Amino acid sequence: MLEPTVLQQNALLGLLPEEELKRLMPHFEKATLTLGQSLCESGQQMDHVYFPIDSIVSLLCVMEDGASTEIAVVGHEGVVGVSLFMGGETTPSRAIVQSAGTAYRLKGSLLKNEFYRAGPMQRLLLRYTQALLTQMAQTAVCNRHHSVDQQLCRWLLLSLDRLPGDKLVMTQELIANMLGVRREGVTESAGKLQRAGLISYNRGHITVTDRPGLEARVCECYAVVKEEYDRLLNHKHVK
Amino acid sequence: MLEPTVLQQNALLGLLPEEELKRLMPHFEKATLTLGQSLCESGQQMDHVYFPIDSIVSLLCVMEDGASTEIAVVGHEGVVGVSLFMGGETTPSRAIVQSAGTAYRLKGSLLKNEFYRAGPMQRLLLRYTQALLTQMAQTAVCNRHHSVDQQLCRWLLLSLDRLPGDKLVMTQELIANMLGVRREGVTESAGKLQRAGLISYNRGHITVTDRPGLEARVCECYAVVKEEYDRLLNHKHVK
DNA sequence: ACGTTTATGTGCGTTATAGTACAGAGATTG
DNA sequence: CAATCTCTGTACTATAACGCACATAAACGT
Repeated sequence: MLEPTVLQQNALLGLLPEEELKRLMPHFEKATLTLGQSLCESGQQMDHVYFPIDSIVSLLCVMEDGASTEIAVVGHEGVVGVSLFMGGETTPSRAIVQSAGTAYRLKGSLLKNEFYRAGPMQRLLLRYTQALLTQMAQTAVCNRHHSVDQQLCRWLLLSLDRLPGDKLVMTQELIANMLGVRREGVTESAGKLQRAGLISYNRGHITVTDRPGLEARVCECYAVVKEEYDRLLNHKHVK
Repeated sequence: MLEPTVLQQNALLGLLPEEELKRLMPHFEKATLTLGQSLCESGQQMDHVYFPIDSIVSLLCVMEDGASTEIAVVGHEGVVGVSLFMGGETTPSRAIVQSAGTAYRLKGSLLKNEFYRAGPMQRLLLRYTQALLTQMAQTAVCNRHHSVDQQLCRWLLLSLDRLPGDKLVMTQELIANMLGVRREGVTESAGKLQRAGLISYNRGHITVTDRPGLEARVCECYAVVKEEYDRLLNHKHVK
């Protein structure tokens, strides 16, 4: 039996009062997420919601011709499966594991019951959903107005914020899928960053060596999203 | 004193049981929205939520350099001000009246109380918010992968769906602001549509003369959004 | 150790859109 | 009616990203 406090490894759950965690504890189970695993296909109903610990999940919008774009990224600060409690049951987007790791998961039906108690969990999930809205909106603008270079910086920083350490396991091909650009474009941009000494790249392994340098290059979109998450998801509001 | 049924001019309110409408009726007031009017500046708290009747409101994401992109459009099928009940109070996006008309509005504090009754209104607003999420996600992909031509078609159809008749009052300059592209780009694309006999353009007045033709040219993004709205916002789910 | 697969680097020509400049047509105002 | 302003059309260059082809190199399987 797990201690309720382990759930706090997910920062969102960490914002819940301990008595709530204690009550929910028996219903959580730990899940191992592998790279590329799909937690939700377009239009399919999820049977669990996932609270990542050390994994990252990308929400992708996939089109008929197979082209895709990441619309949001979820790590230990969030939860995958908002459509379950929002009432729609399904979404047209896909949820793909972008960085392998673990997550706590909860049966969808249980989460819905919990949500409709209209207590701290509901308030928390709604706030999180609003943060997600902001991330999507900013992604839309960024896609429109910013260069691949800038978007790559944003993507690296957003991913880094959701992981321990300064390493990512991710090929340029996959990054290109996330950003919805050509693989060659990512190669070029990553090359620039590498030559500038900001990252070091090695066949699917990226190490960020100069984070302040990345932050100096990134477009404002990164800060907008980060600040909105900070504003919406802090103890003051939830407890 | 207004009859409760007039509220049903807004399709979202029209999904509420009549007894709910009757109860809320006294708190609604009619507001006139003028072209270009701002209902919400970035980061500012709204004091009302707006349920448009025959007006359209654009949600814009504005960047530091003034460049902007529409992330969603709200008409008689929706409501402006989701951040109020989501718990964030503010959003980083702006809400601008894109087509003049009227709306029913409700004080934010009242809506919040109503929301926390956890009744039909809450379920309805949450479903609507999920539809909004879909619209934003699809906008992000569309910005990434589709041409100005296609996006203009999408924009025209989305606007048309939210208005009575087949006319829009809108300059190319404003459309360009919404799409986040150059005015000249819109001129070119609109010229193509005009030469193809799909629309007729006249100094800020657009008439759609061949809607099926537009639908044949538009990218899939339009249908995805429309179908998700239809799926999420119908009587079956709410009552 | 070898061939195969996977990941990255690079060099084209092509295209869509940005940026800029300006002309003309319709509306508006004095 | 004249002057002005707003909206639309068009032309040109510049550039970012695409699509494609292919080279190189590291990892992997047998």
